[in-house]
Amino acid sequence: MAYENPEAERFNALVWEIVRQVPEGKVTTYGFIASMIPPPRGVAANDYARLGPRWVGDAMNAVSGIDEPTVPWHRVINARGGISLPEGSKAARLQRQRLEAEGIVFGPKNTCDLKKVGWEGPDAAWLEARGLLQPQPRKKPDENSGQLPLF
DNA sequence: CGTTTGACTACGC
DNA sequence: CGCGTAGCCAAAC
Repeated sequence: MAYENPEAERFNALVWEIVRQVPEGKVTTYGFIASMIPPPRGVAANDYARLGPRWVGDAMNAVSGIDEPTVPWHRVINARGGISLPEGSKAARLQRQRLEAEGIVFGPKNTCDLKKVGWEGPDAAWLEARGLLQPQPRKKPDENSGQLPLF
């Protein structure tokens, strides 16, 4: 939809390929996926940080009519751990139904715990073979503990 | 042809 | 910690 330019096709293809790697019972976020794809030519890194996730959402939307059976689109949710489809919509109910069928638990705010069910990403070799980047944690590292927070 | 809107996020209050 | 806002690109009105 949005982002119609010569690189759109490639971008969408990368998104779909990454989403295909998400295992059953795990979820990932739009921003997390975007962080693995290098910014297209002419897009500044700081702009891409905000544009990328939106484009990933657009790519998910495009799945509906193209590659629906092979792309587990339902495992892609927003950064808060919730479903981004219009609440009450048919698609939103389907997504939640599929996730719960895989064991994903939604709390009182209709969100799930990304620390628990968040996907850690493909291994380095898989990414490198496709010219992709290491997924970048959204939050800044905890300087005291020195641990990698992921989400 | 100007406006509105969207499967987003970061940031400020 | 919850809620509103800005920023950005295209497609749909």
